[in-house]
Amino acid sequence: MEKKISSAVINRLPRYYRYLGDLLADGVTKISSQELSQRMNLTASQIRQDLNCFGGFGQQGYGYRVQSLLDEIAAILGLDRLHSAVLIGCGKMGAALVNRITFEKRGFKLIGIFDNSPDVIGTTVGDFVVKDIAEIDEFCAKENPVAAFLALPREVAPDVARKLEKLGVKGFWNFSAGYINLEDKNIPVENVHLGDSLMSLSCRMNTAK
Amino acid sequence: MEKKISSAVINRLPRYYRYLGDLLADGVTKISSQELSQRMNLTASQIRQDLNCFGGFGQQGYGYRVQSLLDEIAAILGLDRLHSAVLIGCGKMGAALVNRITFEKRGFKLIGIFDNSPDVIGTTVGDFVVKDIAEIDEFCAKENPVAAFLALPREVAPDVARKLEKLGVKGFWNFSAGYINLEDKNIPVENVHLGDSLMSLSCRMNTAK
DNA sequence: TAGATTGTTAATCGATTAACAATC
DNA sequence: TAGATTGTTAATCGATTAACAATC
Repeated sequence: MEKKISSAVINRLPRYYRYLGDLLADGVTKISSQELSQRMNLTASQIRQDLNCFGGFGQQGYGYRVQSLLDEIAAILGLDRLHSAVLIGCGKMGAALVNRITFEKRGFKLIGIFDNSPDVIGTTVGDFVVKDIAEIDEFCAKENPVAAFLALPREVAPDVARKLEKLGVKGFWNFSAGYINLEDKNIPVENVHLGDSLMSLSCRMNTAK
Repeated sequence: MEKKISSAVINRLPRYYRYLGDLLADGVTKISSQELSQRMNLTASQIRQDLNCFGGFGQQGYGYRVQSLLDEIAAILGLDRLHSAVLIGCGKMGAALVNRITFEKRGFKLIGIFDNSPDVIGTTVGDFVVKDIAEIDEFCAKENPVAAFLALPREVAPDVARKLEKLGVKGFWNFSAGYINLEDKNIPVENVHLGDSLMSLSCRMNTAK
């Protein structure tokens, strides 16, 4: 079963998860790949291919049970456990993330917030008092966070990431424009390049007919 | 020249732009696809293919002039003009965007901020006083924004987007988890699904060896 | 001119779609 | 059983990589 799952598939899983959750909330208990494909604007074939990367979740002649498919996808996404995480950098963007994202519903548990600015250290953000980044070594040694969310200036992000890697962090959510380059190439880095995204939009607006 | 440019290419352009900007800042005036490919972790072939979607910007036997290539890409990205834009929804996330993104460097000029909450309307965010969303029709009739940034709750985003489409908006940057479904399928919508991105990270962390 | 490197065509690879046998 | 719909194999499509002739 060791065939690698492509990024294309992994990036579609959260969308399946969202649609299935909505269906369940609407009281739908059963769905065929055909019906789901129409709602999601995909082909039925693609849905079946995607799901079969992980196992046969459907029932021939019937379709898929929404609840059990939702549970399966949640497990694949790792939402059935919580990855402990620290937020590094708590400017406007970091604080907005803490306020807007329900980490627990996405597979993570925030356990600490760090910054280097005296203006921010000691302030309360969400349920946390922002700690001094100087305390990060000690904190990691004790709490062992497995993930880090980086909302830092571009210049410092790569170095901070390297440092956290050495401290045992196994996954990064990166909001800085910088390119994170770790020792271990297997550690996942999920980039959210807002500036790039905005430029892509600009490009599409120019070329749209 | 009417062959369509693929999304894969468009999404790489901002990255080229960033790297070339860095090179220029470092005083590098000339670069070959080979050198650039090593820095960017791509193949030289892909770089040449990508650039040749838009024209022959290089010089055989020499390479690419960094400044002129940068200018060409800026033009393709539409950074040589400014798309007027409104921000709809100015909670923590909206305010963070205004503070963090230099829109002018990404091809946009923010011309107004709107919200529906009495707590926010009238407050100052960046250089703007947040307006009541009730004024949006009048505002659009007068100012004709071509783009909208949506930092709204999921439930209302699709309806707001439809309304803005009718008011003449030609591009959307969407931060809500909702799926924006417009009348005109040619209007670009750039989604920033933070929750999805986080779940993808969770998934990769579980499957990483 | 000789060397280098592009622009572009051809080959490969991977992802999506179509088809259909298996089976509920 | 007959009908429906999956799981899976085969066909197609598109994107990436390799190769090389054009040319600076």
